[in-house]
Amino acid sequence: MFFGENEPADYVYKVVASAVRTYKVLADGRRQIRAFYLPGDVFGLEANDTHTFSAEAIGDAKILVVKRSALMALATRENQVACELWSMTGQELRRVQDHILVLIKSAKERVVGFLLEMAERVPSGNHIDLPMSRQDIGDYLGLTMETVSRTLADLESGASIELASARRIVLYDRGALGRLNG
Amino acid sequence: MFFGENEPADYVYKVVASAVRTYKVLADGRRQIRAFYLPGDVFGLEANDTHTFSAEAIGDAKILVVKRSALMALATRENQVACELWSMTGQELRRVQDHILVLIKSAKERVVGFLLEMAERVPSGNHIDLPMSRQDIGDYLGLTMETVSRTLADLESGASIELASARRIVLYDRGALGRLNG
DNA sequence: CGACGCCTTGATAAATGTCAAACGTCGTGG
DNA sequence: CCACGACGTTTGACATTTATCAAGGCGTCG
Repeated sequence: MFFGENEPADYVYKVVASAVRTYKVLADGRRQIRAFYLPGDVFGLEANDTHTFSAEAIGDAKILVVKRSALMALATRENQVACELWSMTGQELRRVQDHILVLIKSAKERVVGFLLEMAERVPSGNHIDLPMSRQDIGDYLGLTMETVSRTLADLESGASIELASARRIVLYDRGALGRLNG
Repeated sequence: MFFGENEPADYVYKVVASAVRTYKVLADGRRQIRAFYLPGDVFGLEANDTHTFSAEAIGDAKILVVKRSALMALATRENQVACELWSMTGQELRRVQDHILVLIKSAKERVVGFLLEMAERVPSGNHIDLPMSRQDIGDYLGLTMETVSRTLADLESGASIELASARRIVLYDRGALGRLNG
């Protein structure tokens, strides 16, 4: 675990290997996963002084760490850097907005949207190796693990994907998936 | 209507009176309302060059307009301004993250969360005057208008709120509402 | 007064969640 | 090397939640 909700944001992180999830846990134990960060992604950058989410590794991740204060000092001297930071937060904002868009859709659309998002972020031919569990996917999409599993099975029976193994998914028909995505 | 999705972000806006909604419309006609902006709120500020949402007035709104290029020019000269803009985008990010948190909850929790959010943003004693329709609320919460209406009726029968009129809601028991909020 | 828009209410259907059991896979220890 | 156990996943039966479709009510404004 890298940091917890409401802790001071002293560092900024970059994923080198494996993956990281950021999340919140509600009072009754439900967990909402806000984002998955894959190799190359930056996380933990806050415009304000505290983290709004907890972050932890999925598997044994390799991470680069930068002191936030160093970045801030640089930003107050070089406005180029300040604008860059602003732009990164803007990108994060877009990601979250896209995530919201997913959450108002049906279970099938959510799962399809998730697959397409992952496929786009990890371009490795036409298959995806998921680093996260079904429970993680469910908490990300606002669905139960069971619904995720059933929906994947359903997509497989529609010949759009193949579940080579639980964590490896082959995308056969992106056109069909795109149409299912609403 | 102030601007549409994917249009160039040439201006930044501030609500003076009434309210504004930003939204996206999906291919099949479903509408997702991303935010309501109330008097005092700023909207339309983008870190990048295009808007990601459409924006339109609810009722006849009064709005202040600022050229974005002027802001950007200021930001490249005064890093204080750049940091301020970054911070505003950060606040926006938090708002959207809170919105996500609402969307994974049950209908009752969503509506309660919405009421508490509105009550916090428009502090006017213990009642709220909603500028938006039930349909708007539904599109904001990812529910149908009917479910919103039913849930409000349900809350009223639980004596937590009173529907003085369709658009005026009196909050009787914020403690109970807070508990319902999860 | 009447028409129109918005809101509420009801009956029913569809989607998703819950609980429980079976299945697979992988790593460990005999 | 095989058996076992732990854990993640899948599948099934059923309950619950929410959407859909349709009708009726209420308030406002011409």
